[in-house]
Amino acid sequence: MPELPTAPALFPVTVDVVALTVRNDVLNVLLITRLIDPFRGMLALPGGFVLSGEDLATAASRELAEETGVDRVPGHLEQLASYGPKGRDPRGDVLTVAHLLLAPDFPVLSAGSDAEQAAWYPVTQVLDGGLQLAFDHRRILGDALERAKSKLEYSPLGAAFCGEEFTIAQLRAVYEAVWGTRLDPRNFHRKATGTPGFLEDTGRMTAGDAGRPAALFRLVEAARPVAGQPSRAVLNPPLMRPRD
Amino acid sequence: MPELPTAPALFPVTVDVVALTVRNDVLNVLLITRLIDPFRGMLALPGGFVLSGEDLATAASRELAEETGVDRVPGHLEQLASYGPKGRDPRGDVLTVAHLLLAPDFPVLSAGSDAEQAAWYPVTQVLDGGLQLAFDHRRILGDALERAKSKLEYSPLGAAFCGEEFTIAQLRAVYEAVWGTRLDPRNFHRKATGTPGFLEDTGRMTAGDAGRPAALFRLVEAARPVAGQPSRAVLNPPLMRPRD
DNA sequence: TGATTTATTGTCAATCTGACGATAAATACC
DNA sequence: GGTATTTATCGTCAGATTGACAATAAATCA
Repeated sequence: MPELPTAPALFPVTVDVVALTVRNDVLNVLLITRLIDPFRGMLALPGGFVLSGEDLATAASRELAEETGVDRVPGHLEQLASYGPKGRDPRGDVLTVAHLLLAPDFPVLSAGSDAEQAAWYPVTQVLDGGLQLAFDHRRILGDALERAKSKLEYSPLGAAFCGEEFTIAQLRAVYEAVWGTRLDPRNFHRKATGTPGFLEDTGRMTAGDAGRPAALFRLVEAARPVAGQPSRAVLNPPLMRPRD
Repeated sequence: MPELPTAPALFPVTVDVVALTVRNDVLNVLLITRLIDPFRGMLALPGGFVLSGEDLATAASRELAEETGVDRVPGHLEQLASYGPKGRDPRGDVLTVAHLLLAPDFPVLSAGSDAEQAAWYPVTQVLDGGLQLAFDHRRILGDALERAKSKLEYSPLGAAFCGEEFTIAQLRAVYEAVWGTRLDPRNFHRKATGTPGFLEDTGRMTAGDAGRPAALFRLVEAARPVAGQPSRAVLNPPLMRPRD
Protein backbone atom coordinates (compact mmCIF):
# COMPACT_ATOMS: atom_id res chain seq x y z
CA MET A 1 0.00 0.00 0.00
CA PRO A 2 1.83 3.10 -1.18
CA GLU A 3 1.32 6.72 -0.17
CA LEU A 4 -1.75 8.78 -0.94
CA PRO A 5 -0.92 9.61 -4.56
CA THR A 6 -2.70 12.79 -5.35
CA ALA A 7 -6.02 11.87 -3.84
CA PRO A 8 -7.21 8.29 -3.80
CA ALA A 9 -10.69 7.48 -5.04
CA LEU A 10 -13.28 7.24 -2.30
CA PHE A 11 -16.06 4.68 -2.23
CA PRO A 12 -19.21 4.13 -0.25
CA VAL A 13 -18.88 0.74 1.44
CA THR A 14 -21.81 -1.45 2.40
CA VAL A 15 -22.14 -4.71 4.24
CA ASP A 16 -24.66 -7.31 3.15
CA VAL A 17 -25.69 -10.31 5.20
CA VAL A 18 -26.67 -13.66 3.78
CA ALA A 19 -28.53 -15.11 6.74
CA LEU A 20 -29.23 -18.81 6.29
CA THR A 21 -31.34 -21.06 8.44
CA VAL A 22 -33.18 -24.36 8.18
CA ARG A 23 -36.97 -24.19 8.46
CA ASN A 24 -39.18 -27.21 7.82
CA ASP A 25 -36.18 -29.14 6.58
CA VAL A 26 -35.52 -26.55 3.87
CA LEU A 27 -32.72 -24.02 3.66
CA ASN A 28 -34.02 -20.45 3.94
CA VAL A 29 -32.47 -17.06 3.39
CA LEU A 30 -33.45 -13.80 5.01
CA LEU A 31 -34.53 -11.12 2.52
CA ILE A 32 -35.97 -7.66 2.83
CA THR A 33 -38.33 -5.90 0.47
CA ARG A 34 -36.83 -2.67 -0.76
CA LEU A 35 -39.00 0.37 -0.21
CA ILE A 36 -36.98 2.83 -2.27
CA ASP A 37 -35.18 3.03 -5.55
CA PRO A 38 -33.14 1.59 -7.04
CA PHE A 39 -34.84 -1.79 -7.19
CA ARG A 40 -37.87 -0.54 -5.23
CA GLY A 41 -40.24 -3.36 -4.39
CA MET A 42 -37.64 -5.98 -5.14
CA LEU A 43 -36.17 -8.45 -2.69
CA ALA A 44 -32.64 -7.89 -1.44
CA LEU A 45 -30.20 -9.05 1.16
CA PRO A 46 -30.30 -7.09 4.39
CA GLY A 47 -27.41 -4.66 4.65
CA GLY A 48 -26.39 -1.06 4.63
CA PHE A 49 -23.61 1.43 4.68
CA VAL A 50 -20.57 1.11 6.88
CA LEU A 51 -20.37 4.14 9.13
CA SER A 52 -17.14 5.99 9.73
CA GLY A 53 -15.25 4.62 12.69
CA GLU A 54 -17.00 1.30 12.33
CA ASP A 55 -15.57 -2.14 11.64
CA LEU A 56 -16.98 -4.56 9.10
CA ALA A 57 -18.20 -7.12 11.62
CA THR A 58 -19.76 -4.35 13.69
CA ALA A 59 -21.54 -2.94 10.69
CA ALA A 60 -22.82 -6.35 9.66
CA SER A 61 -24.29 -7.17 13.05
CA ARG A 62 -25.70 -3.66 13.39
CA GLU A 63 -27.49 -3.89 10.07
CA LEU A 64 -28.77 -7.33 10.93
CA ALA A 65 -30.13 -6.00 14.20
CA GLU A 66 -31.72 -2.95 12.58
CA GLU A 67 -33.52 -4.96 9.94
CA THR A 68 -34.62 -7.96 11.96
CA GLY A 69 -34.89 -6.73 15.52
CA VAL A 70 -32.52 -9.33 16.98
CA ASP A 71 -30.66 -8.00 19.98
CA ARG A 72 -27.48 -9.94 19.28
CA VAL A 73 -25.99 -12.11 16.57
CA PRO A 74 -28.12 -15.25 16.67
CA GLY A 75 -25.59 -17.65 15.13
CA HIS A 76 -22.22 -17.82 13.44
CA LEU A 77 -21.33 -14.70 11.48
CA GLU A 78 -18.33 -14.68 9.20
CA GLN A 79 -17.11 -12.62 6.31
CA LEU A 80 -17.90 -14.08 2.91
CA ALA A 81 -16.31 -11.91 0.22
CA SER A 82 -16.23 -8.43 -1.22
CA TYR A 83 -17.85 -7.35 -4.48
CA GLY A 84 -17.40 -4.37 -6.69
CA PRO A 85 -17.00 -1.50 -6.62
CA LYS A 86 -17.54 -1.37 -10.37
CA GLY A 87 -20.90 -1.81 -11.98
CA ARG A 88 -23.09 -3.26 -9.32
CA ASP A 89 -25.14 -0.24 -8.27
CA PRO A 90 -26.86 2.03 -10.82
CA ARG A 91 -26.10 5.01 -8.60
CA GLY A 92 -22.37 4.53 -8.90
CA ASP A 93 -19.44 2.51 -7.62
CA VAL A 94 -20.23 0.89 -4.30
CA LEU A 95 -18.08 -1.73 -2.65
CA THR A 96 -19.91 -4.31 -0.60
CA VAL A 97 -18.51 -6.76 1.89
CA ALA A 98 -20.86 -9.73 2.07
CA HIS A 99 -21.20 -11.72 5.26
CA LEU A 100 -22.58 -15.14 5.99
CA LEU A 101 -24.76 -15.92 8.98
CA LEU A 102 -25.51 -19.53 9.87
CA ALA A 103 -28.16 -19.52 12.55
CA PRO A 104 -31.01 -21.46 14.07
CA ASP A 105 -34.41 -20.32 12.90
CA PHE A 106 -35.11 -17.00 14.58
CA PRO A 107 -38.14 -14.71 14.41
CA VAL A 108 -37.78 -11.53 12.38
CA LEU A 109 -39.28 -8.22 13.36
CA SER A 110 -42.78 -7.67 12.04
CA ALA A 111 -42.05 -4.11 11.12
CA GLY A 112 -44.58 -1.35 10.59
CA SER A 113 -45.74 -0.37 7.14
CA ASP A 114 -42.91 2.00 6.33
CA ALA A 115 -40.03 -0.22 7.41
CA GLU A 116 -38.37 -2.73 5.19
CA GLN A 117 -40.01 -6.03 5.89
CA ALA A 118 -37.62 -8.90 6.48
CA ALA A 119 -38.75 -12.49 5.98
CA TRP A 120 -37.44 -15.96 5.31
CA TYR A 121 -37.53 -17.41 1.79
CA PRO A 122 -36.56 -20.90 0.63
CA VAL A 123 -33.20 -20.64 -1.08
CA THR A 124 -34.32 -22.81 -3.98
CA GLN A 125 -37.14 -20.40 -4.74
CA VAL A 126 -34.55 -17.68 -5.25
CA LEU A 127 -31.85 -19.62 -7.06
CA ASP A 128 -33.99 -21.94 -9.17
CA GLY A 129 -37.39 -20.29 -9.05
CA GLY A 130 -38.54 -16.97 -10.32
CA LEU A 131 -37.65 -14.68 -7.41
CA GLN A 132 -35.50 -11.80 -8.55
CA LEU A 133 -33.01 -10.11 -6.25
CA ALA A 134 -31.74 -6.55 -6.35
CA PHE A 135 -28.16 -5.63 -7.29
CA ASP A 136 -25.81 -8.62 -7.62
CA HIS A 137 -27.41 -10.27 -4.63
CA ARG A 138 -28.29 -13.40 -6.52
CA ARG A 139 -24.65 -14.02 -7.23
CA ILE A 140 -23.74 -13.29 -3.63
CA LEU A 141 -26.37 -15.74 -2.45
CA GLY A 142 -24.96 -18.33 -4.80
CA ASP A 143 -21.47 -17.83 -3.41
CA ALA A 144 -22.83 -17.97 0.12
CA LEU A 145 -24.53 -21.26 -0.57
CA GLU A 146 -21.32 -22.70 -2.00
CA ARG A 147 -19.45 -21.55 1.08
CA ALA A 148 -22.04 -23.01 3.41
CA LYS A 149 -21.98 -26.33 1.61
CA SER A 150 -18.25 -26.67 1.81
CA LYS A 151 -18.13 -25.46 5.41
CA LEU A 152 -20.23 -28.44 6.40
CA GLU A 153 -17.73 -30.75 4.77
CA TYR A 154 -14.77 -29.88 6.89
CA SER A 155 -15.90 -27.81 9.86
CA PRO A 156 -18.27 -28.27 12.77
CA LEU A 157 -20.38 -25.33 11.57
CA GLY A 158 -23.40 -27.47 10.81
CA ALA A 159 -24.13 -27.14 14.50
CA ALA A 160 -24.43 -23.36 14.08
CA PHE A 161 -27.84 -24.01 12.50
CA CYS A 162 -29.01 -25.83 15.60
CA GLY A 163 -29.73 -24.42 19.02
CA GLU A 164 -27.53 -24.95 22.02
CA GLU A 165 -28.67 -28.55 22.36
CA PHE A 166 -29.77 -30.73 19.48
CA THR A 167 -30.31 -34.31 18.40
CA ILE A 168 -28.30 -36.11 15.79
CA ALA A 169 -31.39 -36.17 13.59
CA GLN A 170 -31.72 -32.38 13.78
CA LEU A 171 -28.08 -32.03 12.83
CA ARG A 172 -28.57 -34.45 9.97
CA ALA A 173 -31.56 -32.42 8.76
CA VAL A 174 -29.18 -29.45 8.48
CA TYR A 175 -26.77 -31.36 6.28
CA GLU A 176 -29.60 -32.67 4.16
CA ALA A 177 -31.12 -29.22 3.72
CA VAL A 178 -27.88 -27.46 2.88
CA TRP A 179 -26.59 -30.17 0.59
CA GLY A 180 -29.97 -31.02 -0.85
CA THR A 181 -29.38 -34.73 -0.36
CA ARG A 182 -30.51 -37.55 1.87
CA LEU A 183 -28.07 -39.13 4.28
CA ASP A 184 -28.22 -42.52 5.90
CA PRO A 185 -29.28 -41.90 9.52
CA ARG A 186 -27.22 -44.78 10.86
CA ASN A 187 -24.00 -43.85 9.11
CA PHE A 188 -24.50 -40.19 9.93
CA HIS A 189 -24.98 -41.04 13.57
CA ARG A 190 -21.80 -43.06 13.60
CA LYS A 191 -19.77 -40.35 11.91
CA ALA A 192 -21.14 -37.45 13.93
CA THR A 193 -20.76 -39.11 17.32
CA GLY A 194 -17.51 -40.78 16.34
CA THR A 195 -15.67 -37.65 15.24
CA PRO A 196 -13.37 -36.65 18.10
CA GLY A 197 -13.74 -33.10 19.38
CA PHE A 198 -17.09 -32.51 17.70
CA LEU A 199 -20.12 -33.46 19.78
CA GLU A 200 -20.65 -33.85 23.48
CA ASP A 201 -23.50 -35.83 25.01
CA THR A 202 -25.47 -33.66 27.42
CA GLY A 203 -26.99 -36.68 29.12
CA ARG A 204 -30.44 -35.27 28.47
CA MET A 205 -33.04 -36.67 26.09
CA THR A 206 -35.89 -35.37 23.98
CA ALA A 207 -39.43 -36.17 25.10
CA GLY A 208 -42.89 -35.89 23.64
CA ASP A 209 -41.95 -36.37 20.00
CA ALA A 210 -43.02 -39.38 18.04
CA GLY A 211 -40.70 -42.35 18.14
CA ARG A 212 -37.94 -43.28 20.47
CA PRO A 213 -36.48 -40.34 22.42
CA ALA A 214 -33.17 -39.03 21.13
CA ALA A 215 -30.09 -38.06 23.07
CA LEU A 216 -29.30 -34.36 23.14
CA PHE A 217 -25.84 -33.23 22.18
CA ARG A 218 -23.99 -29.95 22.18
CA LEU A 219 -20.95 -28.72 20.31
CA VAL A 220 -17.73 -29.38 22.18
CA GLU A 221 -16.52 -26.08 23.62
CA ALA A 222 -13.20 -26.15 21.77
CA ALA A 223 -14.96 -26.76 18.45
CA ARG A 224 -17.17 -23.71 18.84
CA PRO A 225 -16.21 -21.29 16.09
CA VAL A 226 -14.83 -17.89 16.95
CA ALA A 227 -17.06 -15.15 15.57
CA GLY A 228 -15.77 -13.83 12.29
CA GLN A 229 -12.75 -16.12 12.23
CA PRO A 230 -12.20 -19.14 10.01
CA SER A 231 -12.90 -22.40 11.81
CA ARG A 232 -10.37 -25.17 12.02
CA ALA A 233 -11.09 -28.30 10.13
CA VAL A 234 -12.36 -31.05 12.36
CA LEU A 235 -14.37 -33.55 10.43
CA ASN A 236 -12.18 -34.60 7.59
CA PRO A 237 -8.72 -35.99 7.20
CA PRO A 238 -6.44 -33.93 4.95
CA LEU A 239 -5.02 -35.14 1.67
CA MET A 240 -2.16 -36.58 3.58
CA ARG A 241 -0.97 -36.18 7.13
CA PRO A 242 2.49 -35.25 8.31
CA ARG A 243 4.78 -38.20 8.94
CA ASP A 244 6.36 -36.69 12.07
CA MET B 1 -28.59 -2.22 1.19
CA PRO B 2 -30.95 0.71 1.76
CA GLU B 3 -30.99 4.09 0.08
CA LEU B 4 -28.32 6.72 0.42
CA PRO B 5 -29.33 8.08 3.84
CA THR B 6 -28.08 11.62 4.08
CA ALA B 7 -24.65 10.97 2.72
CA PRO B 8 -22.90 7.67 3.33
CA ALA B 9 -19.36 7.68 4.65
CA LEU B 10 -16.72 7.36 1.96
CA PHE B 11 -13.57 5.30 2.31
CA PRO B 12 -10.34 4.90 0.42
CA VAL B 13 -10.11 1.25 -0.61
CA THR B 14 -6.86 -0.58 -1.20
CA VAL B 15 -5.98 -4.02 -2.42
CA ASP B 16 -3.09 -5.95 -0.90
CA VAL B 17 -1.59 -9.07 -2.40
CA VAL B 18 -0.11 -11.91 -0.40
CA ALA B 19 1.99 -13.57 -3.08
CA LEU B 20 3.27 -16.96 -1.96
CA THR B 21 5.75 -19.20 -3.71
CA VAL B 22 8.08 -22.06 -2.86
CA ARG B 23 11.79 -21.35 -3.24
CA ASN B 24 14.44 -23.80 -2.08
CA ASP B 25 11.79 -25.93 -0.46
CA VAL B 26 10.68 -23.03 1.73
CA LEU B 27 7.50 -20.97 1.51
CA ASN B 28 8.23 -17.37 0.58
CA VAL B 29 6.16 -14.22 0.51
CA LEU B 30 6.64 -11.19 -1.69
CA LEU B 31 7.23 -7.97 0.25
CA ILE B 32 8.12 -4.44 -0.70
CA THR B 33 10.14 -1.93 1.26
CA ARG B 34 8.12 1.21 1.91
CA LEU B 35 9.77 4.40 0.77
CA ILE B 36 7.36 6.83 2.37
CA ASP B 37 5.50 7.37 5.61
CA PRO B 38 3.71 5.91 7.38
CA PHE B 39 5.94 2.92 8.09
CA ARG B 40 8.74 4.26 5.88
CA GLY B 41 11.55 1.74 5.54
CA MET B 42 9.38 -1.07 6.81
CA LEU B 43 8.36 -4.16 4.88
CA ALA B 44 4.80 -4.40 3.60
CA LEU B 45 2.62 -6.40 1.28
CA PRO B 46 2.44 -5.07 -2.27
CA GLY B 47 -0.78 -3.23 -2.91
CA GLY B 48 -2.37 0.12 -3.52
CA PHE B 49 -5.52 2.08 -3.99
CA VAL B 50 -8.42 0.89 -6.05
CA LEU B 51 -9.08 3.40 -8.81
CA SER B 52 -12.54 4.57 -9.69
CA GLY B 53 -14.17 2.40 -12.31
CA GLU B 54 -11.90 -0.49 -11.41
CA ASP B 55 -12.78 -3.91 -10.07
CA LEU B 56 -11.04 -5.59 -7.16
CA ALA B 57 -9.39 -8.34 -9.17
CA THR B 58 -8.27 -5.78 -11.75
CA ALA B 59 -6.77 -3.57 -9.08
CA ALA B 60 -4.97 -6.50 -7.47
CA SER B 61 -3.35 -7.68 -10.68
CA ARG B 62 -2.50 -4.11 -11.69
CA GLU B 63 -0.75 -3.44 -8.39
CA LEU B 64 1.08 -6.73 -8.63
CA ALA B 65 2.24 -5.82 -12.10
CA GLU B 66 3.30 -2.32 -11.09
CA GLU B 67 5.37 -3.48 -8.16
CA THR B 68 6.97 -6.59 -9.61
CA GLY B 69 7.10 -6.01 -13.34
CA VAL B 70 5.21 -9.17 -14.27
CA ASP B 71 3.19 -8.73 -17.42
CA ARG B 72 0.35 -10.99 -16.34
CA VAL B 73 -0.83 -12.83 -13.25
CA PRO B 74 1.77 -15.57 -12.82
CA GLY B 75 -0.38 -18.02 -10.83
CA HIS B 76 -3.71 -18.42 -9.09
CA LEU B 77 -5.09 -15.18 -7.70
CA GLU B 78 -8.11 -15.20 -5.42
CA GLN B 79 -9.67 -12.89 -2.93
CA LEU B 80 -8.70 -13.55 0.66
CA ALA B 81 -10.65 -11.20 2.94
CA SER B 82 -11.31 -7.56 3.72
CA TYR B 83 -9.93 -5.69 6.69
CA GLY B 84 -10.89 -2.47 8.38
CA PRO B 85 -11.73 0.25 7.75
CA LYS B 86 -11.27 1.14 11.40
CA GLY B 87 -7.89 1.56 13.04
CA ARG B 88 -5.47 0.02 10.64
CA ASP B 89 -3.91 3.08 9.02
CA PRO B 90 -2.61 6.02 11.10
CA ARG B 91 -3.82 8.40 8.37
CA GLY B 92 -7.44 7.38 8.81
CA ASP B 93 -9.96 4.71 7.96
CA VAL B 94 -8.88 2.66 4.97
CA LEU B 95 -10.57 -0.52 3.87
CA THR B 96 -8.32 -3.11 2.30
CA VAL B 97 -9.28 -6.17 0.32
CA ALA B 98 -6.49 -8.69 0.65
CA HIS B 99 -5.80 -11.16 -2.14
CA LEU B 100 -3.89 -14.40 -2.24
CA LEU B 101 -1.57 -15.35 -5.07
CA LEU B 102 -0.24 -18.89 -5.30
CA ALA B 103 2.42 -18.95 -7.98
CA PRO B 104 5.57 -20.65 -9.17
CA ASP B 105 8.74 -18.81 -8.28
CA PHE B 106 8.93 -15.77 -10.54
CA PRO B 107 11.54 -13.03 -10.82
CA VAL B 108 10.67 -9.63 -9.41
CA LEU B 109 11.63 -6.35 -10.99
CA SER B 110 14.99 -5.02 -9.83
CA ALA B 111 13.72 -1.49 -9.54
CA GLY B 112 15.78 1.65 -9.55
CA SER B 113 16.69 3.46 -6.37
CA ASP B 114 13.50 5.45 -6.00
CA ALA B 115 11.03 2.63 -6.60
CA GLU B 116 9.74 0.33 -3.95
CA GLN B 117 11.88 -2.78 -4.06
CA ALA B 118 9.98 -6.04 -4.09
CA ALA B 119 11.68 -9.25 -2.94
CA TRP B 120 10.92 -12.73 -1.65
CA TYR B 121 11.18 -13.46 2.08
CA PRO B 122 10.76 -16.79 3.86
CA VAL B 123 7.38 -16.77 5.56
CA THR B 124 8.79 -18.17 8.79
CA GLN B 125 11.17 -15.22 9.06
CA VAL B 126 8.17 -12.92 9.09
CA LEU B 127 5.78 -14.89 11.27
CA ASP B 128 8.23 -16.39 13.76
CA GLY B 129 11.32 -14.29 13.28
CA GLY B 130 11.92 -10.64 13.91
CA LEU B 131 10.74 -9.12 10.65
CA GLN B 132 8.12 -6.46 11.25
CA LEU B 133 5.45 -5.63 8.71
CA ALA B 134 3.63 -2.35 8.17
CA PHE B 135 -0.07 -1.84 9.00
CA ASP B 136 -1.92 -5.07 9.89
CA HIS B 137 -0.03 -6.96 7.22
CA ARG B 138 1.31 -9.52 9.65
CA ARG B 139 -2.22 -10.56 10.52
CA ILE B 140 -3.17 -10.66 6.84
CA LEU B 141 -0.16 -12.84 6.10
CA GLY B 142 -1.19 -15.16 8.91
CA ASP B 143 -4.69 -15.46 7.50
CA ALA B 144 -3.27 -16.04 4.03
CA LEU B 145 -1.09 -18.84 5.29
CA GLU B 146 -4.05 -20.49 7.00
CA ARG B 147 -6.02 -20.23 3.80
CA ALA B 148 -3.21 -21.64 1.72
CA LYS B 149 -2.76 -24.55 4.11
CA SER B 150 -6.40 -25.51 4.03
CA LYS B 151 -6.65 -25.01 0.26
CA LEU B 152 -4.09 -27.75 -0.21
CA GLU B 153 -6.19 -30.10 1.87
CA TYR B 154 -9.22 -30.12 -0.33
CA SER B 155 -8.40 -28.47 -3.64
CA PRO B 156 -5.93 -29.06 -6.45
CA LEU B 157 -4.35 -25.66 -5.84
CA GLY B 158 -1.04 -27.11 -4.75
CA ALA B 159 -0.32 -27.34 -8.45
CA ALA B 160 -0.64 -23.55 -8.72
CA PHE B 161 2.81 -23.34 -7.11
CA CYS B 162 4.30 -25.47 -9.85
CA GLY B 163 4.84 -24.61 -13.45
CA GLU B 164 2.79 -26.01 -16.28
CA GLU B 165 4.49 -29.39 -15.98
CA PHE B 166 5.89 -30.81 -12.78
CA THR B 167 6.97 -34.00 -11.09
CA ILE B 168 5.23 -35.61 -8.15
CA ALA B 169 8.26 -34.77 -6.03
CA GLN B 170 7.97 -31.08 -6.90
CA LEU B 171 4.32 -31.15 -5.98
CA ARG B 172 5.15 -32.90 -2.74
CA ALA B 173 7.74 -30.24 -1.95
CA VAL B 174 4.93 -27.68 -2.19
CA TYR B 175 2.82 -29.52 0.34
CA GLU B 176 5.79 -29.96 2.62
CA ALA B 177 6.74 -26.30 2.42
CA VAL B 178 3.25 -24.94 2.97
CA TRP B 179 2.36 -27.35 5.75
CA GLY B 180 5.83 -27.39 7.26
CA THR B 181 5.83 -31.17 7.45
CA ARG B 182 7.41 -34.16 5.75
CA LEU B 183 5.29 -36.49 3.71
CA ASP B 184 6.00 -40.05 2.72
CA PRO B 185 7.02 -39.94 -0.95
CA ARG B 186 5.46 -43.32 -1.73
CA ASN B 187 2.11 -42.61 -0.14
CA PHE B 188 2.03 -39.13 -1.61
CA HIS B 189 2.72 -40.53 -5.05
CA ARG B 190 -0.09 -43.02 -4.65
CA LYS B 191 -2.58 -40.41 -3.47
CA ALA B 192 -1.64 -37.74 -6.00
CA THR B 193 -1.69 -40.02 -9.02
CA GLY B 194 -4.65 -41.98 -7.71
CA THR B 195 -6.98 -39.04 -7.20
CA PRO B 196 -9.36 -38.97 -10.16
CA GLY B 197 -9.55 -35.69 -12.04
CA PHE B 198 -6.37 -34.27 -10.54
CA LEU B 199 -3.19 -35.07 -12.45
CA GLU B 200 -2.54 -36.03 -16.03
CA ASP B 201 0.61 -37.75 -17.24
CA THR B 202 2.26 -35.75 -20.01
CA GLY B 203 4.28 -38.75 -21.18
CA ARG B 204 7.44 -36.69 -20.82
CA MET B 205 10.19 -37.20 -18.26
CA THR B 206 12.76 -35.12 -16.44
CA ALA B 207 16.40 -35.51 -17.46
CA GLY B 208 19.75 -34.41 -16.09
CA ASP B 209 18.82 -34.37 -12.42
CA ALA B 210 20.31 -36.76 -9.93
CA GLY B 211 18.52 -40.05 -9.48
CA ARG B 212 15.97 -41.81 -11.58
CA PRO B 213 14.11 -39.57 -14.03
CA ALA B 214 10.62 -38.61 -12.97
CA ALA B 215 7.45 -38.51 -15.00
CA LEU B 216 6.07 -35.06 -15.73
CA PHE B 217 2.45 -34.34 -14.93
CA ARG B 218 0.11 -31.47 -15.49
CA LEU B 219 -3.13 -30.42 -13.83
CA VAL B 220 -6.18 -31.91 -15.51
CA GLU B 221 -7.87 -29.17 -17.50
CA ALA B 222 -11.16 -29.43 -15.62
CA ALA B 223 -9.37 -29.14 -12.28
CA ARG B 224 -7.66 -25.90 -13.25
CA PRO B 225 -9.06 -23.23 -10.96
CA VAL B 226 -10.93 -20.28 -12.41
CA ALA B 227 -9.15 -17.04 -11.57
CA GLY B 228 -10.67 -15.34 -8.57
CA GLN B 229 -13.31 -18.00 -8.05
CA PRO B 230 -13.43 -20.62 -5.31
CA SER B 231 -12.21 -24.00 -6.49
CA ARG B 232 -14.25 -27.14 -6.17
CA ALA B 233 -13.06 -29.76 -3.77
CA VAL B 234 -11.35 -32.61 -5.52
CA LEU B 235 -9.01 -34.39 -3.21
CA ASN B 236 -11.08 -35.25 -0.20
CA PRO B 237 -14.27 -37.05 0.47
CA PRO B 238 -16.89 -35.00 2.31
CA LEU B 239 -18.14 -35.74 5.79
CA MET B 240 -20.70 -38.00 4.22
CA ARG B 241 -21.83 -38.44 0.70
CA PRO B 242 -25.38 -38.31 -0.64
CA ARG B 243 -27.12 -41.65 -0.71
CA ASP B 244 -28.85 -41.01 -4.00
C1' DT C 1 -52.55 -54.14 22.74
C1' DG C 2 -50.40 -54.04 18.61
C1' DA C 3 -48.77 -50.96 14.71
C1' DT C 4 -45.91 -47.30 13.67
C1' DT C 5 -42.28 -44.20 14.17
C1' DT C 6 -37.77 -42.74 15.22
C1' DA C 7 -33.15 -43.72 17.54
C1' DT C 8 -29.33 -46.44 18.10
C1' DT C 9 -26.23 -50.42 17.84
C1' DG C 10 -24.13 -53.86 14.93
C1' DT C 11 -22.19 -56.44 10.81
C1' DC C 12 -19.68 -56.95 6.72
C1' DA C 13 -17.32 -56.14 2.49
C1' DA C 14 -14.91 -52.60 -0.11
C1' DT C 15 -11.94 -48.92 0.09
C1' DC C 16 -8.55 -45.91 1.99
C1' DT C 17 -4.49 -44.89 4.89
C1' DG C 18 -0.01 -45.19 7.01
C1' DA C 19 4.23 -47.71 7.57
C1' DC C 20 7.58 -49.59 5.16
C1' DG C 21 10.09 -53.28 1.75
C1' DA C 22 11.77 -53.77 -2.79
C1' DT C 23 12.95 -52.54 -7.35
C1' DA C 24 14.13 -49.26 -11.26
C1' DA C 25 16.92 -45.94 -13.39
C1' DA C 26 19.53 -42.27 -13.40
C1' DT C 27 24.06 -39.64 -11.62
C1' DA C 28 28.46 -39.46 -8.62
C1' DC C 29 32.71 -41.25 -7.29
C1' DC C 30 36.88 -43.97 -7.77
C1' DG D 1 33.77 -49.42 -16.10
C1' DG D 2 32.00 -50.63 -11.68
C1' DT D 3 29.97 -49.63 -7.60
C1' DA D 4 27.74 -46.35 -4.34
C1' DT D 5 24.26 -43.05 -4.04
C1' DT D 6 20.20 -40.80 -5.13
C1' DT D 7 15.61 -40.41 -6.48
C1' DA D 8 11.28 -42.47 -8.49
C1' DT D 9 7.95 -45.85 -8.49
C1' DC D 10 5.55 -50.15 -7.44
C1' DG D 11 3.95 -53.50 -3.84
C1' DT D 12 2.43 -55.41 0.58
C1' DC D 13 -0.07 -55.53 4.74
C1' DA D 14 -2.55 -54.34 8.84
C1' DG D 15 -5.68 -51.04 10.70
C1' DA D 16 -9.18 -47.41 10.00
C1' DT D 17 -13.01 -45.61 7.44
C1' DT D 18 -17.04 -45.92 4.49
C1' DG D 19 -21.41 -47.42 2.52
C1' DA D 20 -25.13 -50.68 2.56
C1' DC D 21 -28.20 -52.65 5.36
C1' DA D 22 -30.06 -55.99 9.45
C1' DA D 23 -31.63 -55.82 14.00
C1' DT D 24 -33.07 -53.98 18.24
C1' DA D 25 -34.85 -50.24 21.54
C1' DA D 26 -38.17 -47.11 23.11
C1' DA D 27 -41.31 -43.98 22.51
C1' DT D 28 -46.22 -42.44 20.38
C1' DC D 29 -50.45 -43.65 17.73
C1' DA D 30 -54.68 -46.03 16.72
